[in-house]
Amino acid sequence: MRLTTKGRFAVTAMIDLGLRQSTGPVTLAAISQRQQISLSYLEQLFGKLRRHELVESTRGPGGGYTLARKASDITVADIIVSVDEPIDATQCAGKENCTGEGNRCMTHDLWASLNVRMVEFLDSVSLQKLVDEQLAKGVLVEDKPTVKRAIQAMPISTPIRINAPNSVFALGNAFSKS
Amino acid sequence: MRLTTKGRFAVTAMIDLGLRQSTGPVTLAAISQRQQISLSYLEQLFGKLRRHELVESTRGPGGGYTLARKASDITVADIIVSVDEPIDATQCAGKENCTGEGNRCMTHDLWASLNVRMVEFLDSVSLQKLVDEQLAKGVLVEDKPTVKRAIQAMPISTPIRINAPNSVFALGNAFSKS
DNA sequence: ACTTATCCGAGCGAAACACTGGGTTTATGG
DNA sequence: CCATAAACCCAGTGTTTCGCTCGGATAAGT
Repeated sequence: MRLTTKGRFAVTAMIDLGLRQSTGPVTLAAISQRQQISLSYLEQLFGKLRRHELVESTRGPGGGYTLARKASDITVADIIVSVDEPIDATQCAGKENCTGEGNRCMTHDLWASLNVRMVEFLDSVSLQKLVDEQLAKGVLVEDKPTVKRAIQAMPISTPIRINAPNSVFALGNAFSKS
Repeated sequence: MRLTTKGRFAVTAMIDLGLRQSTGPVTLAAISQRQQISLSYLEQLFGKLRRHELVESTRGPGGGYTLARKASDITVADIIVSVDEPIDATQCAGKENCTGEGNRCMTHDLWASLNVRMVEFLDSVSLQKLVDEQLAKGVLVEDKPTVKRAIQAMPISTPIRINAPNSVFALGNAFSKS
C-alpha cells in the first residue's frame, strides 16, 4: 500500500458519493465537477473500485455509481488498496535468508510490522466516519431535483491539470517549492 | 508526506544505525552492505537526514554517522518527512474557496484531517521502539572490533538494482506481477 | 602522501501519476 | 428508431519521482 494523491482522489470521490447515496446513483461527471478531478481519471479509479466491489454501477441515463455496501462497512484501507492494487511480494520475495548470511532480511520483518500498524490504522477509519465529519463541517449537499433530465448547463470549470504524482500531505508542488 | 520505499529505506537505515550507535560512528558502506541499499543513494538520504538534524557525521577514517539525538526522541514521521521533504501547500493553496462556489474545498479539509491522523500515528512510533523490536527478534549485531582499521575485505555482494518507485507495502514488483 | 570517509551534483532508465482522446456498450426517453 | 446519457474500455502522453551510477571534491586520520 502506497500513499499518494491517487488514493486521496479515490477517498475524496468515495466521500462525495457517500454524501449523496440517498438520492440515487451519482454520475462521475458530477463528482468530476465538484471535486475537480478529471472525468477519465475517475473512470479509471471507479473501474477498480467496482472490480473490488466497493461500488456498483448502473448504466444509461439517470445512472451512475452507488456504494456496494454500507459506508460504515467500507474503510479507507479498502479504498486505497483498491486503486493501488497491483501488488504483493516483499523485497526478498518471501525468502528467509536474503543476504545469504545470518542476518536474514531485517528490512522485511521491520517494514512488515510497520505496515501492519499502518493498515490497522487505515482500516480503523470508515467511510461513514469521514462522511459524518464532512456533514459536521457543514458541507452543503444540494439535493438534486430527483427529477431526471433536469441538468441545465452548469458553469463548466475544467479541472486544473496536476501532473505530478503528488504526495499525500503536500500537494500542488508546482507552486511553492521554495 | 508520501509513503514509498524511499521512506522505508531511510527508516531501515536509521534502525541499522540505531542498533550500532554504541560502537561509534557507522559508515554508509557498512549499511549499504547489510541492508542492500546502494551507497550513493544512502549518501543522498543521509544528506537530508543530516540537514534535518537527525544524524551527525564525522568525516575521515573511523568516521561515519551517529544519531543526533536519542533514538527515543526520533520518530518515524521525522525520518520520512526528512527524506521526502520538499513540500507544503495544499491543493487549493490555502485559499478558502477553491471552486469559487459555495462548497469550499472539501478535498482540503477532508484530507487534512486524515493527514493529521496519519502523522500522529507515525509520530507515535519512535526509532527506539523499532530498534527494540529488532533486538527482540534476535538480530545479531556483531560488535565490530572497536579497533579502527580492522576491516578485512568482506565478500562484496553488490546490491541488486531495483529501479521502480516501489510501494510501501509491496516491493519488488519486477517479480510477481501476475 | 595515502587512505578513508563524508559531501556534492549531474544525469539516466524505468515506473507511476494524472490526464487526453477516441471509441464501444447499455439504458432511458421522445 | 434514434438521440442522448451514462458507464465502460483502452491506447497513448508529458511530467515527476524513484533508485541508481558516475565523477569528483573536501575533510580527517595514520
